[in-house]
Amino acid sequence: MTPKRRGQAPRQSDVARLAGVSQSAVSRVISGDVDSARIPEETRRRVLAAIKELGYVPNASARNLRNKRNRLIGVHTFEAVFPHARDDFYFEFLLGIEERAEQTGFDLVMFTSTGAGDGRRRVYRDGTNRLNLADGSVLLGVSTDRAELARLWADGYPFVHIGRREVPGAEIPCVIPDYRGAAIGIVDKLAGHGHRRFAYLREPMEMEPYADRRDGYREAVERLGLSDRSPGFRGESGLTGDWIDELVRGGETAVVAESVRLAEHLLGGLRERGVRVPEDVSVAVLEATWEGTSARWDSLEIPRVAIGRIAVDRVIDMLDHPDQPPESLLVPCPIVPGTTIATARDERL
Amino acid sequence: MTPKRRGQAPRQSDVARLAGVSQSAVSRVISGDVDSARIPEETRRRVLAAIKELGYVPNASARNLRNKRNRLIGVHTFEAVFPHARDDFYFEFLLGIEERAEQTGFDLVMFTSTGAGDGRRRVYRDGTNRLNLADGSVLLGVSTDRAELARLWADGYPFVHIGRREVPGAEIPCVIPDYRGAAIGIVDKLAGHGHRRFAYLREPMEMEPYADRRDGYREAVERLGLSDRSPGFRGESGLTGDWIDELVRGGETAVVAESVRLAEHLLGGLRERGVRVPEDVSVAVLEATWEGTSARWDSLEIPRVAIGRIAVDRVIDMLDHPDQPPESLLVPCPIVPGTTIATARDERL
DNA sequence: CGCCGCTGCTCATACGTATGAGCACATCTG
DNA sequence: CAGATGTGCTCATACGTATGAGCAGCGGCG
Repeated sequence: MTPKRRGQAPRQSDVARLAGVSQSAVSRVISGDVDSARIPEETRRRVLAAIKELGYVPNASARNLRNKRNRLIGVHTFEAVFPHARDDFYFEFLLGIEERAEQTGFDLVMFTSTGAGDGRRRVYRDGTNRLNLADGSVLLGVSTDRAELARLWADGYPFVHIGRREVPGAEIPCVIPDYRGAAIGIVDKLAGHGHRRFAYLREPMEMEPYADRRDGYREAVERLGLSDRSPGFRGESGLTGDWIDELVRGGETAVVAESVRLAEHLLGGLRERGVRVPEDVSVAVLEATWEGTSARWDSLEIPRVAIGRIAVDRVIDMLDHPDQPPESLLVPCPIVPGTTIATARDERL
Repeated sequence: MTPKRRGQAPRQSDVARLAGVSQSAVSRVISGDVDSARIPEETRRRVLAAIKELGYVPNASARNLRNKRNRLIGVHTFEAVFPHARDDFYFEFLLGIEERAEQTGFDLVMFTSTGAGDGRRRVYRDGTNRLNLADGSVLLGVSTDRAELARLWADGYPFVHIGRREVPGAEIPCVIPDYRGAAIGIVDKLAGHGHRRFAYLREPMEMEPYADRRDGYREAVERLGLSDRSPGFRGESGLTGDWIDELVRGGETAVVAESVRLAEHLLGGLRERGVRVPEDVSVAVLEATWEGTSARWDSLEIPRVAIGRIAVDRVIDMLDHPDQPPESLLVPCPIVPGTTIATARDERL
């Protein structure tokens, strides 16, 4: 029996005693700190033997206390993960996050603790930022708490949020699907099919991601010198019978819809009026589609797995370069072909 | 601007300076250590105000270094989780684990780091037990590495494994579906339907969970004084045409199959011979079934969510009582009714 | 008055690690 | 042979927290 302390994990000093060197020599051997270490092979071997004999294992907390590094990346979701892990929403992000964490040798801390018993999760629990256990964190969730984001940012904690979140007075670093770029791409595609007369169908809600889409749409339409008379785009929102009537009367041949919901609704309205998609009017959707919709929409795809990976890279990057101001990152959204875009009617005349 | 250290998180000593007390007083206020604290309300308020002003947040590593507690439970899977998280296997366990962790105020560390690039995950990476960052861990996975389990056990690290794993010379604490009890329950149920002549259909593989089922079956059959002439049970394994012929010839009315695979195979063989299930022969399966099988099997259910929860409780229990020898825990498997058990033929004569 | 016991703190230390500074000795250089 | 350079270590300290020991002041009691 080696003289280990009862029930205690061995420390470097135990190893040191056994190997007949000092604790710091052990530390140097372990760090493999070749340049400044100046430890001869023989000593190194003795130390390694002692480590093996005692079954020494470094203490992560002590290391972290010293280094301020843990090789730990936090994942904070504002709702419980696993109940929803099956939904694509969380699942694919997590897939990418896990994958990249594994590749880069980071472990993942899933922060599950909640302040209240209300199911809403909070970063700060009785004043403690639980996240600070991890070197940096990826946050995601539908019901993000902006006040917490702001505080986190003010504290200088390294994190990224998946999806754009804006908080006045803070510059939240996000990883964001490039809805603006995708909107441009979709307008380009429609223009490539000869369309010149566009309408834009907007959700009645004001949210950051929609603003991006609208910017992209507007930019592409202007750059290409297209006509856009869409009533919705001029301010009134939502989809009414009037909107559709005006569309048909106005002779627009291409509609860009913000969501599948709107597109489906539009499709119904057009059919009732005897207008065919895509023969008479092409429709594209600025949202990721799914199985079981009533048409195979020309639409965009949210590269969730890639976003997860990128988020991890982004956090690691922030750790490596703490001084650089945190910037948000756009991830291109592939445009997926469907069957709702065709060559423009007037082109075919 | 408060005099905080540039870019550094505030510590207790910063709070102390601002509040005009010592660091230890701050610590005592924070711990809310009522009995021995002896901090008057006025001082307490000053300290809390200073905490708020500086945005002080405790340092988890330092705490852990001091306390040897982290309120962190590790989850180690021997394969990547998310690629498979959709399969019921992992998913439901994790659901239970997350749920219980949240309830008990523990966070979860998902250990994702891998030693080699081979996708096999290891607990010990270049000598370091990464798990020791967490207070205790739940391990699970198909391809458990028994050598690592043994080492973990020898190191005295608190953990449980989901599913029985046996390692010579070690007493691995597991949370185990009670296959033995379920087998007994299923035999009881069949006996309750008047069956007296049983056969047992075994998988050709030798694994701990099968041994449990076989024990239970044998025990129930003996206790109830039933007849068991099943060829497979006497040693030969697998399912052959001969086996089925012998079954039919022998006049057994109840078959207990170890897996859905076997049961389905048997069903086919019986149909070919004009034997009806359940009218002529009742069949029960000692495995959890799923959608889309060719019959609604009378079978058992693995209470995965509950097992996840219990595993967390078990780990917490080990933390609270470090001296008690770690014991494995059986979790009852509910028996789910199907349409493959009927009253025994000879009973109906 | 002398002492006890209580209150409201502070002091000092330990937890395990990493690392800059420095020391003793050896070897090489001029 | 003095001095420079290099080697193989050790010493001391800092990281942030928790906690047992202890100290000063005060009220009360005999």
